[in-house]
Amino acid sequence: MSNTTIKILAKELNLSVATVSKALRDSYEISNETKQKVLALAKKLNYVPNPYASSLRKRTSKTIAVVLPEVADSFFSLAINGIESVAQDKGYHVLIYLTHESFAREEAILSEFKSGRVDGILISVSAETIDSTHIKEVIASGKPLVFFDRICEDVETARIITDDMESSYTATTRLIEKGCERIAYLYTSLNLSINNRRLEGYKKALADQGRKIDPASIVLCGGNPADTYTTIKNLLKKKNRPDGIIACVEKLTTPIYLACKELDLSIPGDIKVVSFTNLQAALILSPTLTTVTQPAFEMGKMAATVLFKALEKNNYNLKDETVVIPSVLNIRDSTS
Amino acid sequence: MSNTTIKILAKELNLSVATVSKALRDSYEISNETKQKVLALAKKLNYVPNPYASSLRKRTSKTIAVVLPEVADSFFSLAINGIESVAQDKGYHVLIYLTHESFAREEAILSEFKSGRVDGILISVSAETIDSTHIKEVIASGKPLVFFDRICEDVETARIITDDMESSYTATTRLIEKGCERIAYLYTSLNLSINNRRLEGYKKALADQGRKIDPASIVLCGGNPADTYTTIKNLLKKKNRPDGIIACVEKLTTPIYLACKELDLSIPGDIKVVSFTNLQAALILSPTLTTVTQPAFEMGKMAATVLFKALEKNNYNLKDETVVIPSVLNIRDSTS
DNA sequence: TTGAAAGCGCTAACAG
DNA sequence: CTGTTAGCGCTTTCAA
Repeated sequence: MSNTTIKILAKELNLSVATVSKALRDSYEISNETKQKVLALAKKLNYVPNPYASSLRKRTSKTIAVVLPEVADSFFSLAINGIESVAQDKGYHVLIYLTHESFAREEAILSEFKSGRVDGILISVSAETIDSTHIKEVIASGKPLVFFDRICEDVETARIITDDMESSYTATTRLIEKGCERIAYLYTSLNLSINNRRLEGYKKALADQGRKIDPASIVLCGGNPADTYTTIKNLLKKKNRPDGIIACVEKLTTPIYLACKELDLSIPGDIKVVSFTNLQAALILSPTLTTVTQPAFEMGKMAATVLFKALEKNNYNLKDETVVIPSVLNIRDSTS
Repeated sequence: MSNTTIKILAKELNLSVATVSKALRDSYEISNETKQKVLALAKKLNYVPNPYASSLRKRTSKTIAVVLPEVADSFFSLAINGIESVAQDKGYHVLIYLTHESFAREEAILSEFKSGRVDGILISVSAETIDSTHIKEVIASGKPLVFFDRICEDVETARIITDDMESSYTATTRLIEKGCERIAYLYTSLNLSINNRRLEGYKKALADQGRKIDPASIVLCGGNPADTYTTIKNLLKKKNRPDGIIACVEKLTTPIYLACKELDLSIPGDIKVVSFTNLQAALILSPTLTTVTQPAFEMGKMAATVLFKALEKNNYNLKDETVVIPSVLNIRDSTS
């Protein structure tokens, strides 16, 4: 019940704690014979080192923090897998924190990182995050931090992102080519740089095709799921309803399909749809859904990899590291 | 850069570290005046306590571990949300570990918990987990552990589960009532108690309706996604193909729909489908999918709640705590 | 109301 | 090759 410590091993073997400690870490200073004895007893007594004692002493925790808005989105689920795969590989532990898109929570969470709890941070900021001093403070306290997906543009540190602007541009262009005249852009928040970049891509595609941009086509679908649904339905009920939709967030997909069904609008006949999502189910929707698929797993993996570079090399400079991993447009029937 | 410590505060204020420590924790022993001074300076110098120092001293870490097979499944994503919501509430930190369904990994992960890294463990075991000594050892080392969803039947500790048997029974019965003659049960592993219980429910429903159970109808869809798809397609190509399917795992949904499409089998005309899944997209599949939806968020939340009861009350007895939260059968068009 | 001292379990000089 | 010593930053008696 009470855990074995180095001290106990030392006493049992008539050795000093220093010797035992070194033996356990296979130090060259220790004779093979003693190493054997120590290891044997350690095994027998089920010795497991106390990580916090060694953290305290070595001033490194072998753990990283992952801060996410939420996890009920295929993007973040996949990203966690990517992150965890490299952390496990490196023998690191992963603390997970959800902000639920709340700035206050994000601040509270980050402020704890100035202590020694974690060696580094991976973060995708909340939709409310306008100010970034909490992030700058953590960085100033000496902790490496890397952004993935949702970044703060005014913080100079590594960013692992995807080509939001370009993929949105491509998606919009596709709709135009397919004959859409009134393309709506649905979003949930404009605080996020990624949403803005997607919006930019949308606008640029329209401009490049000589279309003019109708502000009424750029619609905010905020609030709870019911509100979102209502907003979409109202949009589609309008006389001048859109004949094309870009949904810049995964969770808009279901309400869009439902609203079309309810209003008896056929996809892609009456209206064509593209969605930013990683859901595998896109393949079996009816019609199958054209998606912009983000490299979620790869982004998570890359973010962790870059963070570990900073953790492993002293004074590794994260400031100018920006990695862009392209998204892919999967063309399916919803835009035929 | 170098972090403020209690020692620094003490020196600055000409107080002892003991006094500062107490002041910071608002001890009744300390005068209001000094408290004010300490707090003010702490704020000014951006003092953040080192959690590991206090963990070491207090022999409690204020962190729990969550061990999951994977996170790319709507069930686990939602469960994490539930867990995290109560952990955050209680001021606890959450370490996340993925076993990727590997027993060896699960063993390695659990073995670390015998140290002081975490105060308690929440686990959903891997599909490979037959032996449970690694779990018993952790419990024997004095750490409270609670299972959720995927349990080990031979380990006596709290379990948060759903009514797998009953919901499977109901789903199967539904298919029978709808006229299915040959109902296939698709699974991915029989090591898991939950899959077994679902299978039981299936068998019992058949038996209760006077049907006999055809072993060839109980089919393993293991391996990689491509294999799974092939297995399903082959099943549906058989002369005596099933006219009803129970998919006991979320990830089987997509290949089933795809195979039906490929083989030009109509759902529900030629074949009716029920799937165990929490995907919201079930609503917009075509046809909409009848699902057994597990109370994922609630299960995570309950698991954490029960764990915290054990953490807060000494000698709280987890042995006999079993909570069953019912799943719900959402009847939709795939079984019309 | 404050402080001195001991120690949580481990590591890292430095001696021997 | 092994041991002594000193502490990482914090909490907790116990004494003042």
